Amino acid sequence: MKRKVTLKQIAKELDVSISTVSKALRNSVEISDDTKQKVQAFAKLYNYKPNNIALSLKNRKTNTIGIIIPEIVHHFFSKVIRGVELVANQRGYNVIIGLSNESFAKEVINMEMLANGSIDGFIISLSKETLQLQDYHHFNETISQGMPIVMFDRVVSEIQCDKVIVDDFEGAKNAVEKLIENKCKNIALITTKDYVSVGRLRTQGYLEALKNHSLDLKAELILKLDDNINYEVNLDALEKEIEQLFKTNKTIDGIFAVNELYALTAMRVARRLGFNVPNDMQVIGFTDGVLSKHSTPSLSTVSQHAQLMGEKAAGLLIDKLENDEDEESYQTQIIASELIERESTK
Amino acid sequence: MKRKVTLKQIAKELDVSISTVSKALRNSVEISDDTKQKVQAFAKLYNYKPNNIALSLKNRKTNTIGIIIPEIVHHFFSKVIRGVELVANQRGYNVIIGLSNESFAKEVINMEMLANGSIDGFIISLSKETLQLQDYHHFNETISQGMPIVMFDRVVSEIQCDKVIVDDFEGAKNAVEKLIENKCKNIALITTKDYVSVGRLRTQGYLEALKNHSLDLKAELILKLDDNINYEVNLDALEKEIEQLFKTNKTIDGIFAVNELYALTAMRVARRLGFNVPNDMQVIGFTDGVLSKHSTPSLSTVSQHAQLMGEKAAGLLIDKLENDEDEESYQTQIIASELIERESTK
DNA sequence: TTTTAACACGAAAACGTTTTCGTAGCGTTC
DNA sequence: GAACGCTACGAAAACGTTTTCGTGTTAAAA
Repeated sequence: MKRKVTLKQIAKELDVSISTVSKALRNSVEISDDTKQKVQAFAKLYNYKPNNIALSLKNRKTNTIGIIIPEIVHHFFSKVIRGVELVANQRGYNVIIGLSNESFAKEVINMEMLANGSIDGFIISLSKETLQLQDYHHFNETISQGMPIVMFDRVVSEIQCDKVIVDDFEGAKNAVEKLIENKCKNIALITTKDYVSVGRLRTQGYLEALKNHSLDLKAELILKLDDNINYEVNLDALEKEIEQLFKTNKTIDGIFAVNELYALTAMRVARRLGFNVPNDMQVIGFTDGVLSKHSTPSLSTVSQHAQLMGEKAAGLLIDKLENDEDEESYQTQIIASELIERESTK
Repeated sequence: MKRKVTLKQIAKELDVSISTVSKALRNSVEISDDTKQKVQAFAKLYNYKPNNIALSLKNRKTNTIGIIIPEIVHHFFSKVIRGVELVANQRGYNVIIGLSNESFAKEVINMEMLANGSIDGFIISLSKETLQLQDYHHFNETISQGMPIVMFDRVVSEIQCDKVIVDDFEGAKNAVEKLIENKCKNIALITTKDYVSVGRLRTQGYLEALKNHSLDLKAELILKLDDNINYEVNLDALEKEIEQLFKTNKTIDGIFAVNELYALTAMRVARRLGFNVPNDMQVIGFTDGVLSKHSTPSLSTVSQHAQLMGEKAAGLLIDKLENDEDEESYQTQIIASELIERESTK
């Protein structure tokens, strides 16, 4: 087992100074061709590679970015990571991940762990708990120490930083307008309670579409679910809620749901109750997930372009890191969503 | 913008030496209570946290582990990451990710990038291309430099290191035996060509089950697909292949597929051709994916316990990192798979 | 022959820690 | 009053780099 070779060892072996070795390897004009060749040959032979940690310490720059997300087993977030990794790698950065698991405490701990020199900047999507508590001190502290943050998807207007978001409002509006065009008269909304920003914006989009087409808002057609319940493991409960909605509102002929699980479950329940999708009832979800494509019938959705969000976020962060002139200007990039029509709409 | 405070700054401010500050913060007996209190109060006030990079350099230990996987937008791999992150965090480690994107070159580059001091050890699942080329020099080099590797799922016997695998052979055998118990007489196998180890093992499990029950092996019931084609974006091609299989073998009444996409597609094609699942045809897949649970009918699968694999892999790696006595003993942990029966089997 | 300039290299500082070792100052002991 | 032993602290090295600056040697210029 041969440990990695260092400049010091090369210097000793060749009987020159460390400085000479360092310069020779970087092809400095200060060093004679003879010495350069000797050193470079030796370095190659022993497969010398500079130690990243030492470089980081010297340069006060780690070339690593940290990404903090609530959950990784999730199509949206894993696609974002892929985008971040793609751009980061292209530009010579590594990516270190932290999972908040939707917990405020874990988010804070993760950030503190990474903020002490391990990384140059953060890419973050806030945990649900953070959004509920509205406690953002950890972001302010990080930023005030000169470490840039880029937020994506679940962002918050109270913090001044670069942001990348999808046009939740427009996306939802377009989806609902599509349903209206398709002759739906009674469009239900399945959404979350208000504290998560994306749920709120999508709900607003729904309302706006109704208003634009002079349709009455019927409160009984809006089902607000508690996002703290993990319906993924508790599917029955979700089905019951939706079944209830259908049974008390027999005229529903269209559904807009703010995520994949709600939309898919709604479709399944509807079919079980004897509705034909899309003839009796049309359904649109909001997601980048993989279930929509493979369900029967396949589900029309508003696509969020998750990977693109990751790419943009990484680009913004690295731009900021590499522009010395730290102008205090922050931008919010909006990624256009896209309505993907599949079999669940006409 | 106040940069992070260092020992040197505290020392200067309080007019003591750096050593004194360091010792005071670590509650050394060498330092008087007076001084300790003074230093600790000051450090708290300015929120002093030791710089991780400096610590890493000094201790020659980064407390970071690298995970290299072929793809992150994939339920199996993202669940593994979750497991790795869980254990790593519990034991005080960070996780840095590298995506090989199924490319040999990217796998090598990623490893070289991280091996130069950034991490203490690797957790890896090999790219398809690496498996095909059978070029493992980068693993040997890494290991010979004293950096431990743990391989999971896609492993290779040529490399001496800790490994975590699922019992592909047993899992497949059990699945096929389940079909046999359920009175299937003509069980088709949908698998990949041989170079990916997991596909080969699952195929062997299929064969073994047939043999155990004295069923004839019919070569025409085995469909070997080229795993290099991305059927996810080229679903039609996949459907055609499977349709062909069904049409030339009208007696098929059971299907075992080595991954989720194949199983799901087979089920969809079968239904389109008029088969009733599970009455006319029963289907079992091999996956931890999310599609199986939500498909109609829901798909019976062999679960791989991906998160557990990640946890075990991280545990093995950290154990090795923290046992100074580097005994050259490697273990291979086998995670038991589990047959999850859903609607696609009787 | 002396001065100057170019060349080739080395010493040392710096990044931020921890830790070993040395020592100044003081009180105790005989 | 000398020898000794504590107590409380500081200097310095080390981790592996890069870079600035200083300097000895040689060849060219005066």
